[in-house]
Amino acid sequence: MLSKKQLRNDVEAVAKALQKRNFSFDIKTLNDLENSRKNNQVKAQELQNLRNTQSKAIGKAKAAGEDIKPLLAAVANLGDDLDTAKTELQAIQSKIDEIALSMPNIPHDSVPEGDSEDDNVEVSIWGKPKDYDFEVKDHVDLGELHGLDFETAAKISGARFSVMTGKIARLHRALTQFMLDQHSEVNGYTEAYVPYLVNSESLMGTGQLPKFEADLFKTHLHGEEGEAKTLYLIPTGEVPITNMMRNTMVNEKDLPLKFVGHTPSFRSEAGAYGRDTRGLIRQHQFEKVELVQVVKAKDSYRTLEELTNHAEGILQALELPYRKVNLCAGDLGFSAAKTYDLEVWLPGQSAYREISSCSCFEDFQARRLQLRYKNKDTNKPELLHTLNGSGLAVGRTLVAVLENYQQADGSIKIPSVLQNYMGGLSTLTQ
RNA sequence: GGAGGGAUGGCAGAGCGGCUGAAUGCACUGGUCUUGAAAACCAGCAAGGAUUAAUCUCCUUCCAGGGUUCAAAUCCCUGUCCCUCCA
Repeated sequence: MLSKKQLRNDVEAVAKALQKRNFSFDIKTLNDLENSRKNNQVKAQELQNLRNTQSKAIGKAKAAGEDIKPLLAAVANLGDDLDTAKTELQAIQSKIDEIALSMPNIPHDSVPEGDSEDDNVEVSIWGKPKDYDFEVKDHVDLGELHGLDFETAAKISGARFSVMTGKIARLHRALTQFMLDQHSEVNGYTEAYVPYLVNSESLMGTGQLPKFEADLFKTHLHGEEGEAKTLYLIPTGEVPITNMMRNTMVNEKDLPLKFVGHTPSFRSEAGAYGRDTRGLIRQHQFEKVELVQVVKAKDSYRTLEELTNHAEGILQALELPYRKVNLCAGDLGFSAAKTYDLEVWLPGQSAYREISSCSCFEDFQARRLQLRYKNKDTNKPELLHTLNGSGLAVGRTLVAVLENYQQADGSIKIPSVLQNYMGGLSTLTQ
């Protein structure tokens, strides 16, 4: 959420900044609401003040043993007037809140202009796609040879699910373990195990709600429809991990906070019909190792580079060619101020595909989360900045390993950093 | 499944329907003292919002949501979470 102060004092600038990401809103409506909010709030507060003073006077008179009847009569209608004023004010406030909550974050200056992923800007390239002296297969054909099974998954659950059996399941797990170890032991993150079902407040905190409910899987306890009994399957580990810090005043000496967690992610993929229907690329359920950092405002963009490097480190250790792109404003996620995508080379598609998304949210999430620390210099609480990134999406990493490490006979060489996690195995054979 | 107890500032922890935005301790900040530090002593110190050039002033907030009352941290109801006991 953007700051209300900013919306109040600087709507024009906000509107202009959001235009960069093709988001527009009605400035006049907001200004009108803002004006009536102001009038109503002043009115309501005056009435409250009146009531407070009168009530105190009654208390004093009573203590002094005076007759309070005339005083009581004087406040007789106050309650109703106050209720009316309050109700009006609340109605206006919630309209303003609704608008404010639906507004995306303002893109950072370094975010390129553009409407779609075609306008993303390549920042760097690492590694070189291999030349294969045979016809390469994609991960679905390769996976089939090694125990990746979409038909059985379809029987159990439906489309966009997968089953893995045998060594390929272990390879999938090996990737997860390697990533967790790397981030917790080398990069200094604290490992976190978190719930996979979360309440609506948490999704509000990271920005998935109220706007993107359609993307989520929703559960009702005992079939109840009541809001309090609703839990959602997490669309990313970002949600529970970041929300660990919701409503907290962090000790300055504990900053930066760095967490890594391995969770499944569940996405309805509403609106993605027909896209990436083949294979593991776009699933309702997939594993991800997620990095989250909470830092002081002045550190956040330096941290974005660092966190992205941590994700890149996994790709480099696995010797997978990739490129790093700076997302253009039109392709930026709702809560992000700036995002780097890492795209891994997939020989089966002859294309770079997203495997990690690393974002800086500035104080956009922190404001909703009420995540702050006390600044010693000013002695005032200040919002912190949040960042996260996949380090990496495990399913897609498996895809990349299968396709990049394939051999003519369909066997898969195991990247050397994973061999220990595979009981010393160096090749996946049928 | 049943019966109780609890949730208060960064933390711990008092709190009588009006004098309580809240005692006290810790932490923190400033000062005195000291070569310096520690200790001791003195002072300050919740958040959010309205208004203001700023000060001032005002409003809201004691888990959440309702209710009673002229007036609620305090009384009543519902919910959430924590704890204890019984089965």
